[in-house]
Amino acid sequence: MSDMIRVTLPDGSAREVARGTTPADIAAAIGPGLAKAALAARVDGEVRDIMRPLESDTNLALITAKDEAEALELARHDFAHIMAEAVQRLFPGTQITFGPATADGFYYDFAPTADHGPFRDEELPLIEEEMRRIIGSDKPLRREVMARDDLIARWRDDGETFKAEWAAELPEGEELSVYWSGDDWMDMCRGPHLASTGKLDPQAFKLTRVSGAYWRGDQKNAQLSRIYGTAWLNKRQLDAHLLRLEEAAKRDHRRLGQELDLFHLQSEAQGSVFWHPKGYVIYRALEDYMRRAIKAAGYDEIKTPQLMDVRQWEQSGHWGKYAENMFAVPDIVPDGEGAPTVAADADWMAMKPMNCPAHIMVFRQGIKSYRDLPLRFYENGCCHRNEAHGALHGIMRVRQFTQDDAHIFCREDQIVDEVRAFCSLVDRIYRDFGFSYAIKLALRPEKRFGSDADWDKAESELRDAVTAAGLATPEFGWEELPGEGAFYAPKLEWHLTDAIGRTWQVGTLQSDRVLPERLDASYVGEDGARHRPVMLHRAIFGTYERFIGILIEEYAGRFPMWLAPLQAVVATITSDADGYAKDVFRQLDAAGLRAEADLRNEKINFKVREHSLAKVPQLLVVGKREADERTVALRTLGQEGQRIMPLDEAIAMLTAEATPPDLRA
RNA sequence: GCCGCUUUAGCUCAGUUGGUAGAGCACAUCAUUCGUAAUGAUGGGGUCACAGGUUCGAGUCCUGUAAGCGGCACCA
Repeated sequence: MSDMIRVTLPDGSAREVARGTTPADIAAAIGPGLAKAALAARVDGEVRDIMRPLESDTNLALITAKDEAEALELARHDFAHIMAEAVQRLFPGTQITFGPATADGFYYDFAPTADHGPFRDEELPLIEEEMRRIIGSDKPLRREVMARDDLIARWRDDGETFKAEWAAELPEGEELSVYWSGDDWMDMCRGPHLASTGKLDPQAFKLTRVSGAYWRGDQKNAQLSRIYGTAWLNKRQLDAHLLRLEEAAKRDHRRLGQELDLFHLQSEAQGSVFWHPKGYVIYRALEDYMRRAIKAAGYDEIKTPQLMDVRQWEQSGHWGKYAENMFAVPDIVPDGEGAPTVAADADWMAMKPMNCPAHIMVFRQGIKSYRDLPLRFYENGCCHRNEAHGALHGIMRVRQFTQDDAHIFCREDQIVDEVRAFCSLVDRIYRDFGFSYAIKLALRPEKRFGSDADWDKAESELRDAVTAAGLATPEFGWEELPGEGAFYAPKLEWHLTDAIGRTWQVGTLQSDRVLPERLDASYVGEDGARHRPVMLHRAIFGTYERFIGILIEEYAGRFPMWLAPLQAVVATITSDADGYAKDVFRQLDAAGLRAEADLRNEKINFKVREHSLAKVPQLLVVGKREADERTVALRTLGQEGQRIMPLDEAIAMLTAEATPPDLRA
């Protein structure tokens, strides 16, 4: 074995160096600038420590701050380690567990001592200060390989039970890497890391919040104390990030919902939306839009009961799995005065948490022939789910909601066509709203109904249909999620993103052979025998509540004309123009536009400001001049200045602009 | 449900070591008729989330409850 190895650099040049040379040595040989700038190395495609010796011929690329994605990932991971070290210094006895980099920073999960309990917000500045000390001391971060059993023993000695448990589950005989911070602190870690703590900018991070988190993500396990931080390469990036968060907060749907008087929530009906007139205009515009869409796609609209006997939910399997999250009411008649008492043998009804069983009941009426399929039932289905308190979130996650829900009953040979047609319908609709989306496939969960053979079929049908539609690509965030399907079917999920980057599932399609079986749906086939239809559950908005929440954030409250609660205001400059303003209003109203006339004795500056803040898309200002010439001064939200135009022309233009996207020529 | 934080006027928020509550906006009244992002004056408005406790005295300190917020878990 030669003592020399060949290292090929990205420009194609190669150099012979001694085995055991580090990427840092090579950077230094190239030049002092690079030696200083190099943070890590890409060795045959894998990101590694810059101090880790090269053992064989390789392709080598040096990573600097210019390789932002890689550099950020490294820095954030380092910050997580440094926080863990700081916490253990400040709070001896605290156990460490896991601490990965995240999309904008890092977190680390700790098991605090019983005396101390979970970390509190007020302790964060203390921890930050300690972290800055560690960064300031510029300690080397050194990789060491240990035998698994030695490491387990060491964790046990140190009282690190969580780390010991984790290491014990790794394959026996495996070599595990640990990273030392100087000589006094270490954590088990795959790496890579920067060469020393001083490579980090002490002003480029901020600890943001604490949270509970379950060990290994399981509610049955111990609850750990998680500390989140945001971290960047320098202070400028950090400040920019904090500013982005502030801007995002301004478009939060809860804030805009109140500012624009769209809806409210109150504790007497937690998780249920009170739609105000303006919010309900948006809601109805969406209903109208969706009705046009499903009619064109061959659906029939139905309406089914809010309450059904609990036995029906037992039959479908929902009661067994979701009883805790269902609202049930005793089916009793109060006798006389006072509060009714519920007898032990009372019958119970339950508010529907979903519409599918009821749709099967509609399907079951009469005898269906294979010629009737596919049969597509749509419902604006109002459902109730008693969600956990901590799950509620504005109007995005609520206890009462209305789904744009439909069930397609079809034959086996019709599934793929139906799925593909649905994919293209979803695509068209999200585009109408200006959304890009991610699409995922949630596969069979551990607890499920139905045979494995059926699950195999259902999963591959969905996968194949999406692949055939060209959507199973990184561009569409395509990903398969093992274990996340519904108990009766795998799910295609369409996800949209809110103002601060959280993603929400909206659209869904589930290919279900279980419920038709459990609730005994059948059709008569060509052969004269009874067959089970396959049932495709699907929604596009998901729920009206969530979709409107996302729309508010997407548009930052500046709705396109066709959705804007109030589309135009006619504002007078002086009372001389009142008569003309009323006439303009009447014509807008007659043209089907949602308009108001503002004849108040206020300065035009005041009116412009007020209606602009209310995000009214079009302001038609009229004074003496406009009244004489039958024109309007049209001021459009978000644009500078105004355009004087004849009234007829303005009305034609606004009417065109207020046309929903699906009705445009 | 779990962890942390928060709760004062319709909204946004001040309120010092415990001494009997304040601002801006909004609202009402009056004056102002004005050309594209705030006209002025006056006025009304609070069981300081709720329930206990400590204290001569609690918005302020303690305990409990509820709701909201950020996460975790859950999301048919």
